[in-house]
Amino acid sequence: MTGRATKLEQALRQAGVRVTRQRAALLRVIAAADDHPDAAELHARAVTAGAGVSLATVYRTLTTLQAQGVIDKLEFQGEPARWEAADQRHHDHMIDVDSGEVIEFTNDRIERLQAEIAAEMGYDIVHHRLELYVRRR
Amino acid sequence: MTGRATKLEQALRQAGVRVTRQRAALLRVIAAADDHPDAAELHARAVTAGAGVSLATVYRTLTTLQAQGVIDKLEFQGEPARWEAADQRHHDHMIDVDSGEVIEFTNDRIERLQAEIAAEMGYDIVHHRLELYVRRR
DNA sequence: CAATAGTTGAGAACCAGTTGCAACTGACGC
DNA sequence: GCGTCAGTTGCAACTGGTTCTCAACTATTG
Repeated sequence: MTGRATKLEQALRQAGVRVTRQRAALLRVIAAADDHPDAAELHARAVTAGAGVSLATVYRTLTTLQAQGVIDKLEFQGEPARWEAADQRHHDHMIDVDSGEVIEFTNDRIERLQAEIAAEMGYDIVHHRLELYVRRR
Repeated sequence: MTGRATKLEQALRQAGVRVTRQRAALLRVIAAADDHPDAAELHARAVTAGAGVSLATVYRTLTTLQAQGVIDKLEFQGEPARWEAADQRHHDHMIDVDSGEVIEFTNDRIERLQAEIAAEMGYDIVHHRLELYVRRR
């Protein structure tokens, strides 16, 4: 765990991003999260974990980490933005409208179709967003 | 033009929605728009067209019309919500990241795939959102 | 260890959108 | 046509999430 964290921190340093106490704490919180917390939740977890961090810094750090490609920002309908570690491979999201639960999934055929559609119209895809708002059968 | 508008207004009235001067004006502005304006823009257009409407009423009316299924709300990344008339059949959106232009498209295969994926995991799709952020080749 | 450019905390500001309330007005019935 | 009254409006105050300002601090490099 320390190994991985240090590696990532090293990479950030090399990219010119200072690894402050606050940022290290947030990196740990994000690595430990297996859900999709918003900024307020990440702040609460960091504080609970004993790190003195302000909410403003949480927002700034999330923006910084996103710019570094370390985390992804998820903006579902109406809710505050949520965040997830970016170390996995690309996936889309299903949101259970009753429970609010977020389920990740991948489907290569959909990915290919999207690229085809864009190509047909003379475009390249920069990124995309696919969200299925679903209800359990 | 008056024919169509009156028809829609009649339907709204029957649904218990009062067709006030402000709402009629917004319906006209929305029907005339071939782009995807946000609330502030719709307000500006209504005012320019000579209708006295407040921004608060624009927001309230948009919510009402959405509830009636007359218009759809589009929430792209970070920007304020945009709106479009709902009288066409379902479609998704491509957003040109350079120009901000919004292009509509439909693809039945993608629709089917989405339903399949949800079904495989034991869910039914309530609604979905697919946005391709693209760049011209 | 000193220098310094990047980072932080606190609170104010911001922005899109919502709401409370008193004044108003469509739609229905007569 | 006209009164009735629940639904609607405008304004200004408010909200919630997020960003900014600025003085004090601190991680990094030489």
